[in-house]
Amino acid sequence: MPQARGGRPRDAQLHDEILVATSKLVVARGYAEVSMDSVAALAGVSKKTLYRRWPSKAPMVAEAVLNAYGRRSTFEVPETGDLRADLRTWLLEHAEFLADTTNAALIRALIAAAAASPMDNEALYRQLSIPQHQGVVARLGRAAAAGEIRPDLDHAGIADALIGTLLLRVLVAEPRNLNAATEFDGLLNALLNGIVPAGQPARGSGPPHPGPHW
Amino acid sequence: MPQARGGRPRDAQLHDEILVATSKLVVARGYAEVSMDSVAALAGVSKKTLYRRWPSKAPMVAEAVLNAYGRRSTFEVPETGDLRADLRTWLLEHAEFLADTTNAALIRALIAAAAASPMDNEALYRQLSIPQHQGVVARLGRAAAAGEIRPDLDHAGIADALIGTLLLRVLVAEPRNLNAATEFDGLLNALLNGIVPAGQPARGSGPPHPGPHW
Amino acid sequence: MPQARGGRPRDAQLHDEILVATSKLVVARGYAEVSMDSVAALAGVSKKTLYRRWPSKAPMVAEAVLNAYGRRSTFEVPETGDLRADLRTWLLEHAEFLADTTNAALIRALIAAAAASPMDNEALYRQLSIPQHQGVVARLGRAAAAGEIRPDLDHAGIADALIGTLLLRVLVAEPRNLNAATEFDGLLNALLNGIVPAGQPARGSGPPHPGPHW
Amino acid sequence: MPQARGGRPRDAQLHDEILVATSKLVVARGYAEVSMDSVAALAGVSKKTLYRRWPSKAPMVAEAVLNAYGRRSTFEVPETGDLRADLRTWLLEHAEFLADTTNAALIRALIAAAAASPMDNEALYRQLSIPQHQGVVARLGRAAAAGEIRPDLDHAGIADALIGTLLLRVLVAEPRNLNAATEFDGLLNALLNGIVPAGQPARGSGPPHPGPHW
DNA sequence: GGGTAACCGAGACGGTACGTCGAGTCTTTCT
DNA sequence: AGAAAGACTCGACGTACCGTCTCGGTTACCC
Repeated sequence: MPQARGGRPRDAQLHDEILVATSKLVVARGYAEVSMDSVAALAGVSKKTLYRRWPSKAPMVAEAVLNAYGRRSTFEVPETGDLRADLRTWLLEHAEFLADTTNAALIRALIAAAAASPMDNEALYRQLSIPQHQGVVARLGRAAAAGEIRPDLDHAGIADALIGTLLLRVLVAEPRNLNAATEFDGLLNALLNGIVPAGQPARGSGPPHPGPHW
Repeated sequence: MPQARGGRPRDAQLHDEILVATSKLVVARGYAEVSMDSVAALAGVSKKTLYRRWPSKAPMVAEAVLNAYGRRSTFEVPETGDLRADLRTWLLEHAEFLADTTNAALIRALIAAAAASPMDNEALYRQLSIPQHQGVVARLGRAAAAGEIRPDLDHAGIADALIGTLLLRVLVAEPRNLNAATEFDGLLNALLNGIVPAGQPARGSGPPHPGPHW
Repeated sequence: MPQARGGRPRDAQLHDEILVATSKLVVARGYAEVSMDSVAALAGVSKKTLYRRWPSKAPMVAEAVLNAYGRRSTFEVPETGDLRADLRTWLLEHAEFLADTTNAALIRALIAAAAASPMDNEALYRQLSIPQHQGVVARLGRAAAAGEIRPDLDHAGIADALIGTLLLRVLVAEPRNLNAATEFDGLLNALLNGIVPAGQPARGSGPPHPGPHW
Repeated sequence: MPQARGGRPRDAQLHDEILVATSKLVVARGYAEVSMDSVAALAGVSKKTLYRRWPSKAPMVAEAVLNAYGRRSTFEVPETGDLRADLRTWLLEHAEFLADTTNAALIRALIAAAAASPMDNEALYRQLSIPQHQGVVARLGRAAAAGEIRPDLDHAGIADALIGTLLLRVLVAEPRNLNAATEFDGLLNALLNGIVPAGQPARGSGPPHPGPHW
C-alpha cells in the first residue's frame, strides 16, 4: 500500500492547467520573459503550488514544452514503401513544424531551460529527440527487413544525421530555410545513393561493415 | 574618420582579461549562473567597463566563448586524398574536443546566449558553425574536382548533416559518446556508399535534381 | 475512559496543550517568530484544530499569555496595615516577576498581539491590567476607610500611575532596573508624603476636587 | 579622514523621503499592513535601497515613527512657576497628542515594530521616552532648586510614574480617556500633596531618603 | 603644460524576478 | 463529528541580477 495516508491530495487537474498556461506564455513571450508570477496568475494558482510541483522555473518550463510538443507532433515516419519519399516527407513535416513561430518558440524555450539547469539538460534534449530518433530507426529497420536498403547499416548514426540536420536548422534559422525541400533532397540524394561514384568505392572502405565485393 | 578626438583610450588589455574571466566562469558555472558582477569581480574591473564594451551580457559571453573556442580549435578538414579517412579524422577531432567538459560547456553557453537574445542568435550560431561548414564544403569541392565523388551533390546539405550530428552529440551528451568512432563509421559508410543496395537505385531516385544517367 | 461518539473528549485537554505550546514558543521566540504551524507541530495538533478554537493568531497568543500569566502570578496587594510597606512589597513582587526573562517575554508578546489586532487590543490590555488595578484600588479603598489616607483621592489615577510605572519598566528594560527598590521608594515617598514641602501646600492646590481646609 | 573613497555616495535626500513615505503609510494602514513594496513604491525607490539602509522592516518603521514623532512634538514641560499647573498642562498636551488618531497610530506602530525585533525594542522605547523623561526631570530639578518642592525627591521615579500613566493610556485606550483632565488632577493631587493626611506620616517612612523629623 | 574628454573602480540606484514563508481556508481519510 | 495531514490562495519577505548612473580620480591626447 502506498504512503500518504492523511492529507488533501494534490489536485491533478492543476498540473495540466499550469503546463498549458506555461506553454502559452512561453510561446507569447519567450523563456526569459516568463515569470513564475505570470504563470501563477494565468493558471489561477499560487506560486506555492508551482514550487510544490517543480523545484524551479527551468524544469517547469521544460515539462510544459515537452508536454506541448508531444501534443502537437507525432511525426511518425510514413511508410509508403518508398523510403526516399517517406524520409523526405518526414523531414519536410518537421521543417514546416519548426517554421511555425509558435513551435520554434517552444524549442528555443527548451534550450533556454536546459541552459539554466545544466544538471539535466542532457535529459531534456534526449526527451525531445528520442521519439524522433526511434521513429527513424524503426523505419530504417523495416526497410532493411524488406531488403529495401543494405543490411549492414548503422541506423542510429543515420537517424542522428537527419535529426542533427533539423536541429541545426532550428538554431541557425537561416532565411534559406524557406526552400527546405531542395536541401533535403540534396542530403537524401547523397545518403541514399552514396557520395562516391557508382562503380568506384571510396578508398579505405568502411572497416566495421562487411565490405561489398567490389 | 576621426572618432574619439580627446579622452583616454580604452585599455586594450582589459578586453582580453574580461573575456578570459568570462569564459572561466562560463565553464565553471554555465551561462545562467554567470553574473555581470561576478565577471567584473574576477576580472578586477567595474561593471561600467563591461557595459562600455558590450551592450549586454549575451554578446559579451558570446564573444568570450567564440574567443576561447577559436583559440583552441581550428579543425580544418585534413586532405590526405582519402575522403572517408579525412572526414573520419575531422569528426573524431571534433568529438574529442567536445568530450572535454570545458569545451562542451562553452558551446552550451553559446547556445544559451543565443537563446537569451533571439535578435542575433543566427549570427552567433553562424559564427560558430560557418568556419566548419566552409571547411567541409571546400574539402568536398576539391574531392568533386578530383572526380573522387559524384559531381551532382549538394555539398552544403552534406556539411549540415555532419555538423548537425556533432551538435546533437554535444547537447544530448549520451554516455555512448565514448565510442564515437563506430557511430561515425556507420554514418560515413551510409553517406559514402549509399543506403540502397549497390546495384539497385532507390525508387523515385532524386527527382528534383538533375538525375544522373545510371 | 469513556468518550463521546463523535470525538470531543480531548477538547478540554487539547486546549491546554495548545496554550502551553504557544506560550513556550512565545517565550522562546517572541510573538512575530511564532507561526501557527510551529504551534500546531509542537502541540501535535492540526492547524484546523487551532482555527476551530480561535479566530486568528492574536487572540490565541493572547489567551496563552494570559493563561500562563495568571498561572504564575496573583499579586494581591498585601495588607499588613502599613500602606507604604504593602505597596512597596507589591511593586517589588511585580518587578521581580518581570525581571524574569520568561515573564517579560510573555508581556511583550501580549503587547504585540494587541498591536497586531487593534480591534480588541483594549480588551487585551484590560484583562492584563484590571486585576492588578482592582487590587490596588481595593487596598486604597480600605486604607481610606481606615482613615489611613486622605479621603478625597482618585484611587484609579494612583493605581494607573503605579501600574504604568511597572509597564514602562518592562518595555524600557533599563539596566538600572536591578535596583528597583530605591526607585520605588522614591516614588512612594513622593506619593505618600507629597512633593511639596510639608507645611507649604502647592500653589493652586487641587482646584477641581473639593479641596480640604488646610 | 573617513573611508569609502570610491563609489557613488548614498543619496541623503532619499533617506528622508523614505521615512516620510513610511510614516504616511503607517498612519494610513498600521504597521502590519505596511509592506516594503508599498513603501518603495510610494517613495519612488527600489526595495534594494530600503534594505541597503535598514536590515529589515521593523527598524525602518521605528526610525520613521521616531522621526515623525520628533517632528510633531517637543512637549517641553512649561515653566510658569506653578509646578502643578505646568505638569497638568504637559500631561494634557500629551493626552491630546495621543488622542489624535494619526499620532496614536504612530505609537502603536512603534510598539509593533519593537515587538517584531525584540533585540532592540528596549532602545526603541527609550528613544521615545527619554526626551520626555528628561524634560520632566529637568523641570523638577528647577522646582527643587527654587525651593518649590522638597529637596529629597527621586525625580526619575516621579517622571516614570507620569510617563507610565500616559503609556498605559495609549495602550488601554479606554473610552474614559476623553476626560483625561480629572484623572490627571487626581494623580497630581495625590502626588503633590501626598496621600497620607497632612499631619499623619505614613508608618514605616521611606528608608532611603533623609526622613523628616516626625 | 594646462584643458578636456574619455577612461577606470566603486558602488548606489530602479526595476523586476526569484524562491521562501506565514496566515487562514479547504479537502481528504481515519477514527 | 472531530481530528491529523497537508494542499491550496494570497501576499509579503528578503535576495539577486541586469543595466544605468554618479562619484572621485586617472590617463592620454591636443592645443
